[in-house]
This record gives sequence, C-alpha cells and structure tokens, in this order.
Amino acid sequence: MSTRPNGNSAPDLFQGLSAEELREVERVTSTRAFRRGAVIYTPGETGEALFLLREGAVQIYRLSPEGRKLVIAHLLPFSFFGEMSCIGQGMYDTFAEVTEDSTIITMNCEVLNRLLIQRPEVARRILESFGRRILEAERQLEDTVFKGIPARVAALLLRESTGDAVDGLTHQDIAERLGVYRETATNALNELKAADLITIGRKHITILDRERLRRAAEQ
Amino acid sequence: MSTRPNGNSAPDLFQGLSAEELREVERVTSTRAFRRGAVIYTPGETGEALFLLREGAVQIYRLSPEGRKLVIAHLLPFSFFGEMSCIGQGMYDTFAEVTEDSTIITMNCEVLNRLLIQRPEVARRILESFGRRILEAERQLEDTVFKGIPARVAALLLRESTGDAVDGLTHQDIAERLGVYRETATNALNELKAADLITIGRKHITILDRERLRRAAEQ
DNA sequence: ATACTTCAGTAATCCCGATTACACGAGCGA
DNA sequence: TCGCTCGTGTAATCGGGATTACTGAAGTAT
Repeated sequence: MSTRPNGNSAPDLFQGLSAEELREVERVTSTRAFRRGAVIYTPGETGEALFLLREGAVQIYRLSPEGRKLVIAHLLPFSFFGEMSCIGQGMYDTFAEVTEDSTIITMNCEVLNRLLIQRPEVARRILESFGRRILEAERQLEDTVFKGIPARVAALLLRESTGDAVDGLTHQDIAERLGVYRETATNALNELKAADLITIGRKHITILDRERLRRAAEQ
Repeated sequence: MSTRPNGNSAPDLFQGLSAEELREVERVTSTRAFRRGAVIYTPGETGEALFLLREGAVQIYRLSPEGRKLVIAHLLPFSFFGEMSCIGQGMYDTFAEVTEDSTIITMNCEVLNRLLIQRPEVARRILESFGRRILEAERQLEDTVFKGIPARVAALLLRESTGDAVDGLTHQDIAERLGVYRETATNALNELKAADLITIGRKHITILDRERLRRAAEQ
C-alpha cells in the first residue's frame, strides 16, 4: 500500500481543470494503491476522509450483530465514498474493502467544496455516481423484499457476468452480496443448475441460457 | 391540482440567483400544487420530467407482481426525483405519490444542467438530497436483511415520531413502508404494546418508553 | 339512525430461508 | 507427498412471516 502524489493520469473527474488547478488538486489530495482485500475503513475510524475510486473496485458492507455480512454497495471507478457529511453522506457503521487492486484518491471536504464551486463538471460526475448508488440500493431493496433467493442469485449472475462467464465469485461471495447464508446460495445455484440455466465449477459459473435465466430472475 | 408560474417564494434551492436568473428559472419551470394521494407518475410515463419537492411529502414506491407495495423512499422538501437520466437517475418501475398536500416544481434536464453550471450551490443541495436518499435506502436494506419485523417497526416509529406521538399512520402504511403484510405489522405493534413500549389507537401510536423502544429497534 | 367504508384484531396453515452439522474434493504450502 | 485450508455439497430442524380467512369496531356519508 504505497502513497504517492497524483501523477499526470488524473481521472476523468478532473478533466478540464487548468494546469494550475490540477497542481492545486495534487497538492491537497493523495493517491494510494490498495491491494485486493485491503480494508479502507471500518466503523469507528470516523475521519473526515473522502475517497474517490480511480480504478479497481470497492465494496461497502455492514455486519450484523452475529457477524453476517451484507454488501450494500459495489463501487466502480469514479465513485465517491467515505465520510462526506459535507455533502450529506456518512459512512456510519459501514466497512469499505478493496475487492480488486485499486487506486484511490483521498481528499477532505474543503477540497471537494472548492472543486464543486470551481468545476461544475465535478458536481455532475459525483451526482452520477450517487445516482447509480441510489439505483443499486433501491433495486437491491426491492429484490430482497419481493423475490426469492434463486431469482436474486440469477439476477446477480446476469449483472456480474462477463460474456457468459462469472469468474472469481465463490458461493460465499454471492451469499454476502445477497445477505444470505452460503448454504442458501449453494442451494439456489444448484436449482439453477438443475434447470439447465447454468453450470457450476469452482469459482466459475457459466450461463447456459441467458434468456431463461433472465426469466428466472423475474421471480 | 393547479398550475401557476413560480411566485417569489422560490425554495432555498434557488437562493442566491440573480433576479435575471430567477426570471429565467420561472420561465422554464412550472410549479404545481398536488393534493394528498395524487400520483405524480407511474411506470410507463417515461417523460424526461424532473421534479423538485418544494413543500409537502412524496413517496416513491414499487409494486410486486402480486401487488404488494414497498415504499423505497420518502422524500422531504428540497428533494429531487423523477427521470434524471441526465444525472444518472431513473424512475424505472417506480410510482411517485404525494402523501401530504405538496408543491412541486417541474423542470427538464436542460434547465437543470444550466443551473448546475451557473450555480454550484444548486449542485450542492442536490448532492445532499441524493446523499440522504442513499443513506435511507441502504439503512432500509440493512434492516430488512438483518432485523425482524418488530425491530423494524420500532425503528420506524422512532423515526416518524413527533415528540412521543406517531399520528396519521395506519397499520397498512407501516406495512407498506416495510414491505410486509398488514397483519404482520399489526402483530409486531401488539408485541411492542405487550412489552409496554407503546400504546395503540386508531391512526395514533404513543411511545411510552423511548429508550427501551430504541433497544427493541436494535433487534 | 343507517349503510358503508376504513381500520384494526386474531387465528390457522404453509413455506422459505436461517441455523446447525457434517462430508468431501481441490488446491496449496511445507 | 502429506497435511491443511478453502470451496462446495447435503441434509435435517426450526421459526418467522407470508398468506388466507374472518370478526368487529370506528369513522363517514346519506
């Protein structure tokens, strides 16, 4: 986990800033590389830090009192997260964990506020990032309330598939994304397999019939 | 449901705009009054409209295939909602219904974009509105996955209480907010009553012991 | 007052998913 | 190659809510 000043590969977020402004941004932010599995923050570390995922992937999750894990958000590049009380966002009792080697920019409220004022496009991009997160959370909420586990697993596979393959996800990972037991996820996967919708291998699932899987995801 | 141009009581959102800019805003937006119960949009009406709640209250909800209702967001004044593909937000299969007589401003993407560029404070406020909505959705998601109905009802009562009273909410309303059956909500309420945490009257609940109710809400 | 609609109380049945308890093969480090 | 850990398969039990089916009381309109 190294720390270095921002290079000249500033993310799209800062596209359009003048050289002067970029220098300013570099001065007041830091860019760090995190390895897969690194935990960026846990409840209690209530710094005022504000993070911008430049590349990689980050999971925001919570733990139940009994230790069950629920992933409430998957962030893709150019997502904002962290304590943003300055813009009405807090991290509360959440954990943030890097799920793929990532590059993350850290800044504080003051810096963000300056950016928001100087660069309307920045606000635009944050707004988009927030919008995605709202959509995702509300969709997950709806699925949780209305659908059964097999349908939710099917939907997750469709979302996470690259081509017709879903790689690198263990049953445990799937369970955590849905907030259910690993055994329950395995059962649901086996149901889908029994219906010839998918094949299951170690950390590797293949979608056999995308269309029918989509229908299964409907409930 | 009347339509009139914006008066001089523009909401905080437009605070700080020049007279010139305000005139411009008035020209391109419309302000409408909605009565409690009015439905602002339903799935299918996929206009590009973008709404700003000036006063009152609005519910965003979805229906399951069987017709069960789940309220996924409660909006308070100065919240944005609607089709905002221009800023990464969509209404998808959601309904928006006015739950208290409300005043709502309608505009389109173009207008918003102009505002965002001209007025950083506007972006700021939208960001805060979005942030609240993320928080709310993710909290509701966590509760749904981790807690039992009684705890969720307790938490809802605490959130919705004015002083120690919760008025105007039927058991049905409570059930819809949690995405459960009315009977289930009634049962949970009776449990809380049996524990002397609340008293139940027609559309009126009184909190007897806030502290213990808070503990009950923890699970 | 009377009929009607809204709200709330109650109970019985059913089913999904939580929870617990193991077994077993695959990869991996020593 | 030998263990060991990780990822997966399976089964049995239990309990919370969904779902169905009513009853009855509180407001409301006529």
